[in-house]
Amino acid sequence: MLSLAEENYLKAIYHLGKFGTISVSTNAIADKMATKASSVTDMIKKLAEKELVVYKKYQGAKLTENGRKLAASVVRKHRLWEVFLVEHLNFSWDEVHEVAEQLEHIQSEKLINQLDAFLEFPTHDPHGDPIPDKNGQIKKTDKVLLAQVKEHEHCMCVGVKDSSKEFLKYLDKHQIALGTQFKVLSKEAFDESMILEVHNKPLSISKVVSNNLFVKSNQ
Amino acid sequence: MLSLAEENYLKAIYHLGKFGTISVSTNAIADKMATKASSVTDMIKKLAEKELVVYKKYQGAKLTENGRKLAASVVRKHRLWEVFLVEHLNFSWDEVHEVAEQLEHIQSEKLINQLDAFLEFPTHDPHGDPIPDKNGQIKKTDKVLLAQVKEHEHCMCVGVKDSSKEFLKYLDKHQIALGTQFKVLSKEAFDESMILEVHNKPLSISKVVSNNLFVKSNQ
DNA sequence: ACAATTTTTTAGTCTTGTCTAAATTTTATT
DNA sequence: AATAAAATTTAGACAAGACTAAAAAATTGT
Ligand SMILES: [Mn+2]
Ligand SMILES: [Mn+2]
Ligand SMILES: [Mn+2]
Ligand SMILES: [Mn+2]
Repeated sequence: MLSLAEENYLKAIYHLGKFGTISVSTNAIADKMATKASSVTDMIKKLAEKELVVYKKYQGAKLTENGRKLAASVVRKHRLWEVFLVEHLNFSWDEVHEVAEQLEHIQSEKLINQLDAFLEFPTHDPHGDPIPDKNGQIKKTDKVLLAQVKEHEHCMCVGVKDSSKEFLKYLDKHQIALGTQFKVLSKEAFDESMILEVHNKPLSISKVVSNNLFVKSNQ
Repeated sequence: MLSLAEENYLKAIYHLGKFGTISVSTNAIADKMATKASSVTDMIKKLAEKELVVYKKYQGAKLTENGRKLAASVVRKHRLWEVFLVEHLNFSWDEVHEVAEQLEHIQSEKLINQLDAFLEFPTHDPHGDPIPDKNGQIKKTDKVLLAQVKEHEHCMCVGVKDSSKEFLKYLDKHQIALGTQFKVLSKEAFDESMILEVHNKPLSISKVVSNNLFVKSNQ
């Protein structure tokens, strides 16, 4: 049984280390968790003791298979709860994260399996992020950043890279949601801004935006 | 913002002190929370500091109006989650308590209000206990212990006093649930056992059972 | 290769919530 | 009223998780 703090550290290492495949530096973890490097060192040692991470002094931490599974289970819970909040409790996609941060720590196998069934086994959360299965596996999709799409091509919004409140509200304002269709009308070489056709109207977006929207090319 | 521990203490004092109306002894709290009296003393002092309880040395603690409201809000969340688990996630009434103990600490006004609406504003939890409203008010019902019912009278099961897994499973085994109709066929003076008519069949129950079932008389 | 800078660890402290053992106060009994 | 018993508080310690300041190791720049 893990403490709330331990679960949060595992999750941070999971996200920073590409699902636990690469080693993550103390400072990177401290940054992500808004804590201090010294606190991270302490915690990594405890996690290493429990064989959830491999830790070598000055070399950062990498998840073990066991650590990876536990982290994925926390992410699974987080994303399933986000789906619940949006689909059934009238939350918008910019409101769910804080609450899911709390709900992801509820301990009950039955709860999460029944929730999964109640939601009809969703594969993605409200931000387009994949939901790990019971074994902690995610099937990776072929999404690409909008910034990569060439002029005159059509694509569909399938996710956000930045899921901050601010960005999500910006998208709402421009009526961009998961499933929205884009056509790249033109790209400006100077500042890498783009003009899209969205809902039959032109929309100019900056590189910052196109770099934070995932899309799927229409064939 | 209260810590999880503080919320649990408030809840214990609320339940032991008749919704915060009477003072509760240190030992009683320690017992209910499976902790030690010295720990309780420490915590009561902190709660008194925050003006959530009134504390006089050697005289126990009583909730303030503010403490009562906060405790009721925790109880409200606990019971709403229990309804959700039973009505939508296929939990049985003996499985919900442990999970609700965790869920009751999730902090989000919107979450609990939306959950309330999603559940269509239930007034009672799966054990027949009343759900406090947003202001922490509960409307008390005129339920009575089955042990009090006279011979030949009819009544309906509306709640349990003991909501332990063991008792709830005993009731399941005998097909007794909220809403089940009883007729008191006879009462044995010797051991105060009772013979009921339930689902058109006679059932003999001990005083322990009749003392833990709440019923409403049929007029 | 060596100095300067950055990253990471260590040492020591703090807060929260818990515990045991001892002291104190209250309550019950004679 | 005095004493015994029970309840409560105090004192001191501990574990988890955080922090600051200082030391040590790794990295970077010349
Ligand atoms: Mn999230
Ligand atoms: Mn998400
Ligand atoms: Mn309960
Ligand atoms: Mn209940």
